[in-house]
This record gives sequence, C-alpha cells and structure tokens, in this order.
Amino acid sequence: MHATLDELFSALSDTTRRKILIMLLEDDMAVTDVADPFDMSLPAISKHLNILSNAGLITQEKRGRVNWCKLEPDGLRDASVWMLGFGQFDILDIESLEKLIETHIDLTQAN
Amino acid sequence: MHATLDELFSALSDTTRRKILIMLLEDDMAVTDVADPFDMSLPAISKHLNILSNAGLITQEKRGRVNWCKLEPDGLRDASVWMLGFGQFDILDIESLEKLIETHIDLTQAN
DNA sequence: TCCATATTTAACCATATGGTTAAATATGGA
DNA sequence: TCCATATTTAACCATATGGTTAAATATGGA
Repeated sequence: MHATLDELFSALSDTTRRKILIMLLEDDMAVTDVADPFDMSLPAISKHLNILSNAGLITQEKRGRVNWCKLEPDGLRDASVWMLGFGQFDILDIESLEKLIETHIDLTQAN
Repeated sequence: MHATLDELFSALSDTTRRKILIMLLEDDMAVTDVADPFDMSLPAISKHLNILSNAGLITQEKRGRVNWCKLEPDGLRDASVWMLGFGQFDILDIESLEKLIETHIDLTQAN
C-alpha cells in the first residue's frame, strides 16, 4: 500500500497541491478551509486532496461531517531518499545543509 | 529560463526518466545508447530527454550527428530546497543524513 | 422532522502525456 | 556522390489530468 515514486513526484508537481501541503504544515484543516484561499471549486480541491492522500502525503479523518486533513510526516521520505541516493550531494551545498541540521538539533534540544 | 518546480517534479514523476538520470550518473551518453535498455521507440526516448532538458535536469550537446546527454549537476537543487524548506527534517532521520555528509566530506578531502 | 452545512460523486470538457509509425533531416565516410 | 547512421519532426492515438456544474449523501442542530 506504499505509494510509488511516480505517484509521489506527480503529486508534488502541482502548485495548488504544494500550497496545500504548506498550509497543512501550520495545522490540520477541514476540506472547506483548505479550499478557501483558492479560486477553485470545492470538488477540484477534493480531488487534489485525494491525490495527496494516495501519494501518502496526507491523511484524512472524518469526524462528524467534517473531513480533517493532516500532513503525513513520513510522506516525503521516499522522494527524499531517492534524491539523496541519487548521489548529487552538492545539490544543496553541504554547508547550508549542515546549518539546517544544526538548527534542527537546536530546536530538538530546546524541546 | 529557470525551470519551474512543476516542471521539475513532473519530470521526476516518470520511471523511465528517473532511470535515464541514474544511467547518466555513470557517464554522458548518446541518445541511441540511452534508448538501448528500454523497450520503447527512439522518438519516445527523444521526448523524455526533451522533458528532462526543459526541467533543467540534463543538457544536450550535439557533436557531429551524435547528441550527447549529460546530467546537469544543479538540476535537482530547487526540488531539494523545496523539500528541505518544507521543514520535515525528520524525513530522513538526521543521523543517516549526517552519515551521508561525513561520507561526502571524506570523499571531498580524499580528492 | 427538516433545513443547513460539509463533502463527495457523476458527467462532462479541454488539454496534456506518453506512446506509436513514417518521413524528414543532418552528418560521416566510402 | 551516395548510402548508412543518429536523431528529430509530424501526425496520430488512447488515456490521464485538472477543471467545471449539478446532484447526491451524510451529519448536526433547531
């Protein structure tokens, strides 16, 4: 039931969907609220959310009549692994990568 | 003339194209040689190569009648930046990321 | 029970995608 | 000059994608 890399990258290849992911970084959201900032019909957003679900990037949980969308934390993993495994470590110069990690560790220890 | 993230992720969302990128990691290749392992017509491969070019993932250089394809080292950068900037640093657990970096630094210094 | 709210399903449409084969083009070499 | 090799272009095709509107469905609340 693992999403394929095709599904993953394909899900990421649409601006609307990437924006939705960023929004969900903030907090879980109902479908209607996800749709709000977009100049697009609700069914269109519903379809985008399905694509994100199938790609394993979000999960949806129906409580009452509200369908809550939340980010799936591991969703990007396979794509990241492919990109790093691809071996072009210089993609991000190592320095800025290290800085990111340090920041992350600081945040982790601050917890 | 920068490729969009849409183009980038879309280019990566096809198995054939990802395989081509891996092949080019080895060495630059002529179109015919890229096509060889695939059960697919030459024009189909030619189109895939165009998509990879437009996404900024490869460059092509015509020498004589041969069109040489080579990996564009920075091609994945924007996609990586998006994914890291997305903030899910735990995608790859930090430890394995650090190991990758150490390995990379070792290789760099061995040069 | 009945209406409002939240969301999905169905039917449709235009365009994009990934493939095909046949023909065109350009270069190399005898 | 003429053929072979390398590749692209053109025309086509089936299916996928991203959108629409209208109708259906399910739950909440008065």
